[in-house]
Amino acid sequence: MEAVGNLSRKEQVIRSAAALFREKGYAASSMRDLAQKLGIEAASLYSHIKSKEEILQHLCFDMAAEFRKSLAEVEKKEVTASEKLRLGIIGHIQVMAKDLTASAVFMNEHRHLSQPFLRDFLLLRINYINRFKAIIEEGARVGEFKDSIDKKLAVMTLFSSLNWMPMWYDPSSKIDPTQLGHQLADMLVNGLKKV
Amino acid sequence: MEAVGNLSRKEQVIRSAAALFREKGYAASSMRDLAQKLGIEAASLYSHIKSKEEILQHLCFDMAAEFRKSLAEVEKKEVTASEKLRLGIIGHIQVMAKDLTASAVFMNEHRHLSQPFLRDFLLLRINYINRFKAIIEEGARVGEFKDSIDKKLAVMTLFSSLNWMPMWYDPSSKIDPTQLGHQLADMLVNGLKKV
DNA sequence: TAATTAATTAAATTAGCCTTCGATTTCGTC
DNA sequence: GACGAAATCGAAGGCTAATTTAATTAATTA
Repeated sequence: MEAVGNLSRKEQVIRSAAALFREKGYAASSMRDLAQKLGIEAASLYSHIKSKEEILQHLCFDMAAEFRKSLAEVEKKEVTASEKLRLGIIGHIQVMAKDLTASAVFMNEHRHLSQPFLRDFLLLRINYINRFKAIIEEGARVGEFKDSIDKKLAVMTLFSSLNWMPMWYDPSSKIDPTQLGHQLADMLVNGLKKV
Repeated sequence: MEAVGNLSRKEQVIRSAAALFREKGYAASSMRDLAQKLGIEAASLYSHIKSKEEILQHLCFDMAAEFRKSLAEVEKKEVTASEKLRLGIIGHIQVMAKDLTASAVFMNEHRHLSQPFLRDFLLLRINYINRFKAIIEEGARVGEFKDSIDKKLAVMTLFSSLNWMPMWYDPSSKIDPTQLGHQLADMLVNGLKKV
């Protein structure tokens, strides 16, 4: 079987694992559970992946790459800080919406990465967060955003809101991911209160 | 040794477990790890607690009770919806700030409860969320809040922001929990944008 | 068809898990 | 100092975990 088929089976393993990890958590998910989902024996998994953790690494770092790509696109644009923040939020939501399962694992299970992967992952994350923080700080400097709100609190509140989306968003609902991104951006930037 | 001493030792076990569960997750935390933290053998733990899960039950349901108590106080007050929401947010933050470790476990590890505890826990949570949702809906009805934002999205964004606080808040920082609650309420109700 | 490669498996390895049990130590009180 | 209760321990039971190995089956290619 050629490389494509190999990848395809490996992808199946990783996608099934994502669903399992999301449901039960990484540590509580066994390779037997995973094998059963695919209708094979646990030992067979090791023809496709090197270890349980390799699966987690794939899920975490592939998502991280998507987020970075999305943010880099936004940073290129020459728009106001408010608009940049809006676009960043919408991009983040769209990346997550493309794979809600992997997003949930990315967010909740990355801590089970071993070193040095965990360190690398956290460095990527802090970099990503800081680039959003820079947008907020820029907005505050030019007077678009309030200066009264602590910047760390602002960016952490933002990420909390974004990152929990996979926990409650129903992709079959009336509101599509782009609308969701718009509404989220509206709520976080303009608030709940009527003007 | 009298009951007080017994409780005290049990509390030690539960508090150590909370720190462990927070750090490594429930499933990845072993009773040996926990015993080692306390300087005893794993078998000795069972003089104080019935099982590993009993510890998790304590942590989850004790926190849940605190949240309910706080919200019930707020609901009694006769104030505008905005104000009620503000008070609810501040109360929620204050309850979490009293025990950030237990809060983190409450939020991230409750899914490892077995039945029927998991079901009971989720019922408590959905009830709590719905009572906040009712405040937001009331605010929208009387024209204090925008009607354009989806109510489920609003309340979930709110809870995401609140519930992730234990992940990043540094209790030794300049900003104290009450200030934090005020700023969070301000950001969520009024938004980031300068008026 | 024969040769090669991929996919799967059963069995074994090694290690860890939670929990129980009986015996022992610690400790406050008489 | 002796007694009884609480706390702790060592050892073991019973299970489940991830992974490796060697053998087998299926699929592809030449």
